[in-house]
Amino acid sequence: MGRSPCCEKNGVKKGPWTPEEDTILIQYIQVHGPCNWRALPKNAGLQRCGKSCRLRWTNYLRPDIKRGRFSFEEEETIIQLHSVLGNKWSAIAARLPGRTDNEIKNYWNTHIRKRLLRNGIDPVTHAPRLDHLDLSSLINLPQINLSTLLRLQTLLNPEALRLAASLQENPEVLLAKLQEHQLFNAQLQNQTPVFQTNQFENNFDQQIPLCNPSTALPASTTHSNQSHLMPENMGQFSMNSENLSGQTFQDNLTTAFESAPLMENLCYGASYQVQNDLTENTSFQSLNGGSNNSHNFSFDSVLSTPLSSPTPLNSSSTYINGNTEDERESYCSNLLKFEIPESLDFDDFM
DNA sequence: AAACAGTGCAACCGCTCTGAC
DNA sequence: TGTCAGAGCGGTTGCACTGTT
Repeated sequence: MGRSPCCEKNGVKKGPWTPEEDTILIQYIQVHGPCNWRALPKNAGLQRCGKSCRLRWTNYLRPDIKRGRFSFEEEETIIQLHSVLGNKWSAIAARLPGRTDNEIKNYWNTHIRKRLLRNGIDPVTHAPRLDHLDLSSLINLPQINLSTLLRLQTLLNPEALRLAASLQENPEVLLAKLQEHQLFNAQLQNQTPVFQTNQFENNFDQQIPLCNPSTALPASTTHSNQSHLMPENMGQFSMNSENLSGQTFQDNLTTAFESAPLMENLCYGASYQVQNDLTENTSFQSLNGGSNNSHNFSFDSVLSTPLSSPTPLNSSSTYINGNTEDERESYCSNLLKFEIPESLDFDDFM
């Protein structure tokens, strides 16, 4: 037969623990230690099952339990650990002294998860959710043709992916840029030869190893220890002839956007230099021709700037460890929002 | 002021996994 | 190898509290 239940159901009290029960449990454990939970209720004179006693002790009565709301540092730690460990609440709790797995799980489900969702971050993958940036509809727009899309593929650079993800907040900017760029493209086509497929492929394969996170970034691109956050499925992007099919590209692009790990981790001082030399040695030369136009922008400032109140590009975000939910919400909302600095030239990415 | 809805959290349930015996 | 206890997990429930109408 199956295993016996952890306790007899009859005569076992359920529901909130009374102070008297807590006292009995604490006193018993102080004498005998937290062991043999099944026998504990009987020996201690509690009308509870062993599992209930264990949970009550581990989640509430343990002397090293830290009560009270989570600090910002704890919240930050939870988010970061969750991005690595997933729902391993006990593993997360092991790195947060005084916090229990149940407490962290509850806090995640009632606060952090909702906050991430509100800010367009998938709480499971920690990637931005671009649901409301419907790329398929964008791609189907009559003013965007395949030529434009092929140029868009330069966005498959991980840095550019992040940039593109940020456009979820401001898709009309992308559209305007695409339209603007298409006009330029029409002029350009009269001056530059059309790429052969293999030439196109070789140039990408050899000079823009965009798809492999470990090689995607040129030496001139600083990437403050965030490369491990790249999604594995970015590796799906290889510039072969199949990708020249609009539909395939559309699928890949959508996948890339959905999987781009624009994690909140990027907010913590990750400073990015996206330089034109990423593309200047390729067949897709920077359209403005500037090879030294290094755009230094900090995601710290970019991500922390509310859309409603643009701030200077390099304004640093300061966080005041607010005690109120509003303050924390305010910070985290800003933390998870993205803004394209006005000075950021899209042409460098297209 | 009362009714109602929303929220947060402690606690529980059912299940799986692991290690000891 | 099978059984058992402990631990861990995801999901859920119940209740108190708070905000809104």
